[in-house]
This record gives sequence, structure tokens and C-alpha cells, in this order.
Amino acid sequence: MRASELYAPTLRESPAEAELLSHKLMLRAGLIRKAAGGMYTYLPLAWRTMKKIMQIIREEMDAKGGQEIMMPVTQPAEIWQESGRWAVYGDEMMKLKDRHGREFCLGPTHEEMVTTLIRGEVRSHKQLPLMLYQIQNKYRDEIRPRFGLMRSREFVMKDLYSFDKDIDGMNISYKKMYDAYSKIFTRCGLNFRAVEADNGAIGGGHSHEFTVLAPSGESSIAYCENCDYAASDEKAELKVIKAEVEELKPLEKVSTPNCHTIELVKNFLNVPIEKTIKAVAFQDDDGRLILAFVRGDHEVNEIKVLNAVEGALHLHMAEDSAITAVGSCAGFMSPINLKDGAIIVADSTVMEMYNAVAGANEVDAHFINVTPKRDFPAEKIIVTDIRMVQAGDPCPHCGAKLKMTRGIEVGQVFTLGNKYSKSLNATFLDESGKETYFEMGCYGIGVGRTMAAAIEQNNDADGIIWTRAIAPFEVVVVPVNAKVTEQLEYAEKLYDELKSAGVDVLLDDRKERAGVKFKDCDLIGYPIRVTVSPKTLESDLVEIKIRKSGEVSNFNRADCTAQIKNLLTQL
RNA sequence: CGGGGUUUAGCGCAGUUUGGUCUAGCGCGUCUGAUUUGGGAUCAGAAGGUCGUGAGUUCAAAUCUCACAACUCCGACCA
Repeated sequence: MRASELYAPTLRESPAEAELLSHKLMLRAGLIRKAAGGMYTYLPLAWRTMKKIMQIIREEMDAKGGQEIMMPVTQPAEIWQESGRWAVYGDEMMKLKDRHGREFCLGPTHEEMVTTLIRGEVRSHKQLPLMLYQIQNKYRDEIRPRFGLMRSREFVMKDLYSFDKDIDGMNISYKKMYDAYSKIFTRCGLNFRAVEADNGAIGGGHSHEFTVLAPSGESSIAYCENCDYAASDEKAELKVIKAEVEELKPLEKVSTPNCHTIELVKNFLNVPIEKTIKAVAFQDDDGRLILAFVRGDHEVNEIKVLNAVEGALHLHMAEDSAITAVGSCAGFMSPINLKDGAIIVADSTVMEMYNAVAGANEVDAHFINVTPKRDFPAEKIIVTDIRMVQAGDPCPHCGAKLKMTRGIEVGQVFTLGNKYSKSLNATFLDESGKETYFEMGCYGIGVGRTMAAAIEQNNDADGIIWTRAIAPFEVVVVPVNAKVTEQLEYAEKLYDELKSAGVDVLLDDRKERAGVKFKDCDLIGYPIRVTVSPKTLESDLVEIKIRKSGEVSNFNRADCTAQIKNLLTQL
């Protein structure tokens, strides 16, 4: 490919619409252009990279027995109504009607599609396991698309769906995909972690998110440097912290004027923050009041609270009226002496406290010498882990201190069990001739997001730094002055030679000044730049610059192709 | 959906407060020519704008009023 024919409109300044570094770089380097909010055109450079990522994905999927198929993007409403998700997905789904008024959606995912595909056709356990995958556009009408390709409304996604005859088989498929994902992201040159994730209401399963570590990421994860434990902040398990046993002192009410935050109480009463109990009030969709209590220096993990309360689907902050209804008041809540009607959830660590400070359920007053085991016994309340992980908390596997970081979720593996086979009535006959639901799994990778994450993780002030495996071109050959026939011809020969040697190479034959071309090369981020100039040409040398390290060296023309191929293996 | 901001040439912006001097500028980019040629050149010339859309106020609107839209940030939400 010749740069003079390549459509890669680079920009000197970055458009105002971009905030995120990878988004800016993709616009500046001529990788993408926006068509509408959350919808992008992938220009040749981006598409080359995406094709390479997709190829890596295909190879690893196929290696595990996956078979690629192509399904319609437009899906009939019926199958979604059948699974019950037409309403669940709600406004997040792009919906449309055909000329007859029949309803469709643009698929946000394809569980319904693939399950109805095999239903009735895969009839025997002998046909299992089965793994089908697709790489295609998916649609999600995000409330707020942002960050360029990170959160867009139309995106390229790989999804593989596994069908097994039983849970054991499903777990084997899951493991295969977990391994494949590790290989894929390693091959893409990404620094990532497989993070234990919440798989919500779907029972019986596991889920891992594959998260690329980057400070700009949307998800917050806790990880252990000592072992391989990593979990999303919402999921991270925490063990009870036991306080030193103390002699119990009698409960006492004290005046604490205007001390409606933990910080104020702590200072006013001059107690350590670890000896205070913090309260957060929620209500669920049915209006039930849920009071959550954690130690003063901890934060409440809403997801854990939600999971702890039977029947709760969503939580929101409680209305003041609901709090007063149970005889308490905001800022001074505690589980002591409350009227009936509140669901009380206490963090396990709270139950281990002695002689602590908690609200007195009246304005400007707190209890001191609160000992939860004595003053609000565990029998009447829910006691479990509901705190949000913090840096320094002990790892649940090995006990070492956890670290916190941010990341970009680029893939997720998920067991589904029989959720969809059941709701869509997809069965086969097992060994004993019994009709059985498929045990399924689904495994997604955001292709565009993977590209964006790679840029987010690998860049410098001059631009993108591609890993060789997913670079739009591996090598760029630059004659410093393409108007000089001698240089151009020399560069062309080199280019032909590299091409024949199987190198993915671009010839920058544009009649631009050297500075312009160099800036573009750095911005676009080709791993290796080969420069042809009068300086080196005379002595039959070629100059090779490594984008990542900035290292420049000269090689003899005769063996430079071999040298380049060798260098590429390290990039 | 709530709150803020923005919308003027391909891109980045000024001009709006105080309506007229705006026949709307500047930088970058683009085109033509010349000189240049190892890190986004210089000179000369040129093209390019329904000032987001619609309505209104006024002798007069990029500028004031109202409505709407798009984009964007924060929040809520998120398989």
C-alpha cells in the first residue's frame, strides 16, 4: 500500500468533541470519523487494525471448536417477547417497524436469535457441545454515548454462544473460553486482568470481565499483586475485620449538635473513625426502607446491599418521610430503638465492634458505647458483607493487601445456565431419553473497544504506539524526499522486498516534506519506520527507527529485511 | 431523565456583554505558482460561511426574546 493512495486524513489539532485520549488520537490519526452520536465510520487504518483483532479472535475461537456464523442484525420482536426481554431491555433497544407494522429491533445481543436457531434442530446430546460465534454490529441505544468507541451505540462485537448437555459441560466450555480470551488479549499486546464479576440474577454461574488496565477506564477494580485475584469493586469479597474485645460499657445517649456527618461526630466526640457506625438509607421499587450500616471509615456497596435483600430489584436513596416513619431522622440513624418497618442490613464488620458511636434516631444526638452484638442482635437483622472494597483491604484469597485501579472492560465470559433455553423452550434428549434444557454460556468481546483500549494503554505525546500484532501496518518505508527519483526508487525496491518477505508494509511516497511525514508516522504509530535518505543511501545503509523506544539504528541494505523481521518479533 | 456548557469556513477559535463601523475575522488546513526539502517550511495569490433551525422584536440581528435541535460535560442509569 502506498501512502499517496491511502485515505488517512490526519489532523494537526484534535477536534473539540473528544475528551478521552484514545478518542482524540483516533480522530487525529485519521482512524475514525463520527457519523452521529455514538456512531462512527472506521476509516482504512482503523479497519485494518480491527480486521487484525478479529482475525486473532477467529483463530482462538476456532482453536477451541467455535464455528463462525452470521446472523441478522435485525431481529423480530417475537423472540424477545418470548424470552421476556422485550420489555426488560426497554429504551436501550433500537426498535423499528417494517411497512406492515411488524416490530423489530436492531440486536443488542443475540441469545434469543441463536437459541431459536438451534432449538428444534439440535435434538440429541450427541450433537453437543456446540459453540457458535459471530462478529458483527450490535446496537445499544445508550442513554449517554461517550468516549468515542468506548461507549458507542453501534459497535462491532464478537459473541460466542456455547450449548452443553449439563453444568459440567458448560463449565468446560467456560474454561475454554476463559483460556481463549487470555490468549487473545495477550496476543493483542494488552496489559489486562481477568476480573471476577457480578453475574447478577442469573444463577449457578461464573463471570469474568477481561479488563485492560488504564487510569481512564470506566470500571474500578481491586486486584492482588501477590496472587492472581482480581474483582470489580462491586464484586470484591471482603472478610470481617475483628476489633479487639473490650469490656462492655453501658449504652448512653449524648448530645451532638449539628453533627450530621461521621466526620463531624468523630471530631466532636473525639473518637477514632473506626469506632463510628455510618448509616445509609435506601428504598427499593416497592418503597420498602432499607437501612445499611457500615463502619464509619467504610463505604456502602449498593450492589451487595441489593443482593442481600430478598426481592429487591433496584435501590434509590430514601425519602426523608420514609426515615421519619420508622422513628428516625437523616444524619442520626442507627438500628437501635427503631419502629418496625425497616429492613436493617449491617456489615459483618459492624457486628464485631465494641463501644462504638451510632446515631440516636433523634436530631443532634448519638449513642455512645454501642456494641452491636448486644444492642441490635444479628437475629433480627441481615448481617453480611456490604462494604465497598478500598485499597489496602486484604485479598480474600491470600490476605495480601489489595490495590485499586481503573480499567476498560473489553470482554466478558458468562455462564447462562438454562435461562434462555428455558424461556425459549430449547431442549434436547439426553442419554436417558429425557428432554433437557441446554446449559448455555455467552462470551463477548468488543472489537472497537479493544482497539481503543490498546491506544489508551499505548501512546505518548507524539501519538499512538501500536503493538505489531494489531498495527494497521507493521512497517512504514519513508523516502525523505519522494520527489528525488533515486530515493523513491530505492525505497520502492525496499518496499517490494519487505512485501515479498511477508511484512505488512506501507510506502510513504507522498510528496510531502520529511517533517510532515515523520509527524504522521509517529501519530499513526507504525511499530517500525524505515527511512531512506541521501545520508544513508550513499553508503547503502538503511535507517530503522523503533516507534516504541525511539531507538534509531542503521543496517546494511543487504540484510535489513532480515533485521526488520527479527525486530518485529519483539514488538 | 436532571443540571451546566457549546453551536460562526474542512479543523481550532475570536466577534455576542453595550444591535449599525461585520459586505463577519484570525490560526491551521485546502488550491495555484515560485523558492525550499531529515521533524508539521517561506513568499505571492486564490477558493471556501443559509453565523445550528424556526419564529419574533427592530429602520437595522452573528449580537436581543422565545421555541426547538444537535453536540458536549457532570449526575442518575447500564447485558
